[in-house]
Amino acid sequence: MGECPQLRSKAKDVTPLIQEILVEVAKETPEQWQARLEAIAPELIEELSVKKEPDKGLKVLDIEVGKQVVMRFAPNPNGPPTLGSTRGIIVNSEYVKKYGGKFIIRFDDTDPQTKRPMLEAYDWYVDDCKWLGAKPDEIVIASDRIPIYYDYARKLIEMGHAYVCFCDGEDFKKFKDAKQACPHRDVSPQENLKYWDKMLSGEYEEKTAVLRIKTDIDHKDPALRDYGAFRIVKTPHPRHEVGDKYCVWPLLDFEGAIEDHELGMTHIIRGKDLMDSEKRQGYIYKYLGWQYPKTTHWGRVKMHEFGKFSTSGLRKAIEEGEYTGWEDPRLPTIRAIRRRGILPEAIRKFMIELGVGETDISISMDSLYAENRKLVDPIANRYFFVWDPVELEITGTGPCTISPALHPTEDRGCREIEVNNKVYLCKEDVEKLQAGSKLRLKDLYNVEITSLEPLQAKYLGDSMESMKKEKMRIIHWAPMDGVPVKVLSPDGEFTGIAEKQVTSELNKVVQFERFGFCRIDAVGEDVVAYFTHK
RNA sequence: GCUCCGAUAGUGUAGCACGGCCAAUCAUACAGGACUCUCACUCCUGCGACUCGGGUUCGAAUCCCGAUCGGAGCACCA
Repeated sequence: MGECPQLRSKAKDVTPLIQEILVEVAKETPEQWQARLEAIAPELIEELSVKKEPDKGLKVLDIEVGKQVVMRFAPNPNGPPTLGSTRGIIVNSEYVKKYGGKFIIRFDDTDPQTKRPMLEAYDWYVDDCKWLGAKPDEIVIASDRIPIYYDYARKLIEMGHAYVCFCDGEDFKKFKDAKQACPHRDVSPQENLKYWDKMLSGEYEEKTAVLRIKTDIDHKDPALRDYGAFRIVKTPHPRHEVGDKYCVWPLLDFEGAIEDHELGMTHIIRGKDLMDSEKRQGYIYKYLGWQYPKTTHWGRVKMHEFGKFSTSGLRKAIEEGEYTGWEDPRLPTIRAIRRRGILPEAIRKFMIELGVGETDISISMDSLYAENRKLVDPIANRYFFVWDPVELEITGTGPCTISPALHPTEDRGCREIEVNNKVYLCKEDVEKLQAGSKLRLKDLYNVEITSLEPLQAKYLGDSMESMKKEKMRIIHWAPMDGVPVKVLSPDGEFTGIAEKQVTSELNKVVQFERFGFCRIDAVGEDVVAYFTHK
């Protein structure tokens, strides 16, 4: 019926026929159905066994033929990029890659005061973009382009679409809520130009004047009534190239509106919180005769593991010493994630898998870890690391050297461990032992515990068979010549002893058996490792 | 208060523009099993969802109305 719409009018006639047939079919067994189906339509059976594979990845973009796709990621560099930023970086850049367009990073750093840019963050953003495989084709800094915004402001004033408003914030809100024009709205363009020039020359104090874009003052949505485009800020900008050059700064809706057009943006993908921006900026586009880029929005993202975090909140916590810095493994900054050994490809996949739904979501790092684990597992060498170490003395055997494989399935060679008559065990494992417990020290030999205080055991032989037969627990251990290791993880610090060969794994991700993956971050007096994930 | 979005398994996600092929996809989590000298990896199996109520229709996850819940905007923040 889907294929032949003209049959739809007969739908009612079909129902009783189907009923009849169903009664017939119900009399037979599933085996008979199978046989019958094979006889009349074998291709349907095949179809049943074929798994449906819906196309993965991002939805297709609505593109105009013959037009190069231009997209952007537009952060305010008032803190380091976080996992949240990666969504903007990856989704936008991925589309650009897919359609062979241009990817721009634009720093919306037009607030020298409340969201004051952080100088180091500019480089961090660019650097992290590159690391994520999203090297920007162009870098734009809004604070370098203030004169452009001034030009358009002047143009809009001349056209009578913008005015300098001297209302106090609260007064204006009253007018706005009552759908009433404030006294400054109907001043002539000539007069407004005079006021605008005075604003620019610094004659007015902060908060005494603001340039507004005229929209519909009686629009049913209060969010769209005459919004601010420029305000006076006398705090110098942190960038020395800019400093105190300007005392009039554009607000986001204005700056973004102008730039998206100036830079030739074809598509914008951004947070749902900026949905109204499109409507507000639409007025500017209408006045200037521009075409608004195509927009897509995504909902709010919360991460189970990190809860609410704001740049300013984090900065405060770092200053107070709660965190060691922006790279503290407990933080969701890209710098921290990198340091922990999460690979960019894992983040890309994770973000693309998320898609761009408008639903607000609350996700867990588990999926990201699972993605990363698959990438890291084949390339991570295995080592023993014993946390909360307890010494075990072993009698009944002499010194030996063993050479376990660096990887259980990949051919990555071996490491060497020397054992005399003592090894370290995890306190956690020791607590489960009793005198008489038999266990397998992985890759070494079998022992039987003879005493708990002090912890002693006797050698029971190397046999794998007897270990299997007696169902001994296999635990890992560390040699006495191991190196002290400090593991920094989101759940706190672990200290212990690892095989000394880990010192050759600087900057690499290894797996500490029965503990998890870690990135070896520093090799000095002791080894510092960042916990990646289980 | 006004306005605008959204709602599919524990968590994400596909399907919704154009209603039948949906007994609803995939991933992850969880449970069981196989493999393994790691609690890792891999492989099998299982688990589990269309927010609710009306309407349109022969037929609704899909269209319409309402309710509920969640989020956002109404800044001289981005």
